[in-house]
Amino acid sequence: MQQVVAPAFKTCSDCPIRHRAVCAKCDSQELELLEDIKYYRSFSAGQTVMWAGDHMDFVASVVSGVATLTQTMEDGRTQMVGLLLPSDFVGRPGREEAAYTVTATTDLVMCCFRRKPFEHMINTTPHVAHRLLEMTLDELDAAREWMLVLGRKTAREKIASLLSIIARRDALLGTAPPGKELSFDLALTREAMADYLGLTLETVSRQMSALKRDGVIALDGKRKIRVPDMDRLMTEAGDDSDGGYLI
Amino acid sequence: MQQVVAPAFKTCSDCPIRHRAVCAKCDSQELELLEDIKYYRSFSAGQTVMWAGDHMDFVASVVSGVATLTQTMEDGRTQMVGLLLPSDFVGRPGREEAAYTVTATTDLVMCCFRRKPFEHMINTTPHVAHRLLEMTLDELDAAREWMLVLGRKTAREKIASLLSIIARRDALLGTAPPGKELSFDLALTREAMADYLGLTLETVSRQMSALKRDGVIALDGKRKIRVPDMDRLMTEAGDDSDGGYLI
DNA sequence: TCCTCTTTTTGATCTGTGTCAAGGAACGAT
DNA sequence: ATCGTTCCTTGACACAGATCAAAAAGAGGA
Repeated sequence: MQQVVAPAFKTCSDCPIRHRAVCAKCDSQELELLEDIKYYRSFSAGQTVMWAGDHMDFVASVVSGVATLTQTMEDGRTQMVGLLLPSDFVGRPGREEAAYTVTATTDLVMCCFRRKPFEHMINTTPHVAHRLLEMTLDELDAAREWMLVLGRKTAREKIASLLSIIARRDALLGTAPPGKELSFDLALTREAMADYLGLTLETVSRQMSALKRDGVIALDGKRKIRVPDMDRLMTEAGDDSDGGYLI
Repeated sequence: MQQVVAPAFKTCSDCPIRHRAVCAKCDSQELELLEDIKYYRSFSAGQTVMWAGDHMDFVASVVSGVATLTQTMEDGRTQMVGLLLPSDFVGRPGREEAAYTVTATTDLVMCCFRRKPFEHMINTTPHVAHRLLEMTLDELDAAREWMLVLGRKTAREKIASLLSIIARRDALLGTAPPGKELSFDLALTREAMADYLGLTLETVSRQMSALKRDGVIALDGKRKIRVPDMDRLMTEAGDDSDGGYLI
């Protein structure tokens, strides 16, 4: 158990995209390569960015806002498989069709790169390919941590895990003020939280109330969360690690 | 729903490693690079290849046998986060410490590459880095499919999902004879299956019995599985996709 | 072959989370 | 303000899967 750590990754100073390799503003050489293939798209809260199976002629990076990657079964059961926060990357070289449905849960701005030239670039610029590999490996670690949450944690631990992931991530990105007491905006509905954690929205609501009653969190309105003691929250999450792999 | 498909990936003819980039026997140029940094290690069933946190000076590819990647909480709750079948890759460039515990569930042979020269190679050989990215993206897709299983499927569907993953994988690798009727060796104990699916071993046993009683599978001994109708199994798994993302 | 150890199966009971249902709070539109 | 809509909370009850327990089935080894 330890304090929220300093960013371990390279942050770009004037844009919110974490990895310089896919950020057009950071490196002059890459700037030239990327400047003419990128463009911005905005979405409003609740809007679907793309449906699973859609043709997708770009890859993208989240500039601001929150989006979710979800998978849905024929009978409607839904599982979130990715949570896209600012600096996260979506899409993959070599895939024309989106594998997951992407939904904006807040107003969202994405920086898109046309796929063909992007693929050409990663094939010719080892540096960029290497960054992309690093990012993908980080995502894989996050997915595996998430599997432990889904498979073995109780409802209460699941909620605490999700809150501590978002809290830590916000702290890293500087969205939340530093210090022992953390405050952040939970940009997810109860239903989205349920889809993240493999629960029902009623169970999410009950456990949020329980954590509030027990003083682990405080709610300002519905979505604004205050965490008086981050260590306490992480203990509730059943998390002995420092969460280094969770983005 | 569709028949078991032909391999979509490039298979190396004279070695079991799927991706040529990490196979020393397939490409003369890479042969020279890899031949002097690789060595083989064998493990017997039940042996732990490495513990989470161990120093790891190699990356490796499974030649034969089955291994598992597991994560364990302080109180002993265990979740499998990766299933390593022949041709799968383990380890990542840039990480000195193993993030997960690797256990051989059968006799196991791994082809190891010393990490430092391997890292050097992926930094200087774009082709290899590109392959590694592809493999990692496939693993990420598999992890996300798995998240749907863990979060939203019933015990019966979970079992059917696991069986159909292994059946399809065996069919692809040619371990199992082709055709509508599939037969394969389930190289996992009930406990390992439970750790994969976020269940208890008793529930796994009960659902295996139920699937057998209902004629979805037949058991020759404890571990040998026969699947009379693969489509039926996939329906039981609640799986509408062709499973293309599951390795 | 018998014995021991591990793995698997099956039974009885308990419990955490899902399901169904109703009401409350927040927020924008008229 | 008042309505309508969406999101959230709380309650009562049901049930899938966990837990506890014991017996059965294999798999070596002497």
